[in-house]
Amino acid sequence: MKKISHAPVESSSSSSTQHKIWGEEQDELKQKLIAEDDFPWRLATTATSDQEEVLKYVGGVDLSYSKEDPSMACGILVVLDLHTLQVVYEDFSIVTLSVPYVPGFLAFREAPVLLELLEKMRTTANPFYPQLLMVDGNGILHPRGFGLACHLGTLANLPTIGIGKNLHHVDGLTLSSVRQLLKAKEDYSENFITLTGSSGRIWGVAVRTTGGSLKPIFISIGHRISLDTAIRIVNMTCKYRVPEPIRQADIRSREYLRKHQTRMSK
DNA sequence: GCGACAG
DNA sequence: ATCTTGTCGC
Repeated sequence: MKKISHAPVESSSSSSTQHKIWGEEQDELKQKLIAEDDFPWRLATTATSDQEEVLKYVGGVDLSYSKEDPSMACGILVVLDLHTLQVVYEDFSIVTLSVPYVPGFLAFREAPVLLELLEKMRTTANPFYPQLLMVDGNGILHPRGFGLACHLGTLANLPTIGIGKNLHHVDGLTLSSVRQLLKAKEDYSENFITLTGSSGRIWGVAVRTTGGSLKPIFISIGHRISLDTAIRIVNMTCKYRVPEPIRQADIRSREYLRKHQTRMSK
């Protein structure tokens, strides 16, 4: 029988309705966003002249997904010593996700697992609790200016930096224009460009962190940090294209997921 | 209509 | 995100 819909029937399960609710939640949280340096520590670039708190523990978060079961994932939190770039803490969680991936709403899928890993550290007063978090995903470089890094930062009340490995096309930004600008800057031995949208807003920067890779990464602020500071910290943590906290989170979450699956198949 | 759309 | 080994080069 043909459905005659004069009135919305399944409004609670309509995806457009869900997206609207999610968007409102993002706008709500956005009011708490702090887009400038707001932390108790400093960078240890100058001489260690006092007993001031120095940035030492930098966290990285990521999720890896199973190919055979797309709802199964491994969320991970790693913490690195900024000076040695060695992992000093790691924890992971194998989860079954019910929320789908929708561009622009990544946080609603990934944030809960990651927040739980952070909360576990905080409530046990773990000495390695990160002073800053690097997130595999964007910060304000996002359709509503509130990506996963902002979402996590505001909810965990932590300074966060968003690291995108692909460009989210926003405000007229395109990969070809980014490439063009990066190429032009090569002559001046610059390796990054500011991402200024058609509106004039600055969304972040595109950086070629390694000479070897032509593919840039996209840095945007998450919470309680300025873009300048974010760039400096990313530069301090890059041994390869992707900053080490993100890279380690990526490698290790994939590894734990693989081990988990082989263990289950026996 | 067409292309774009973080992970 | 995921499918995927070796291989070319610094």
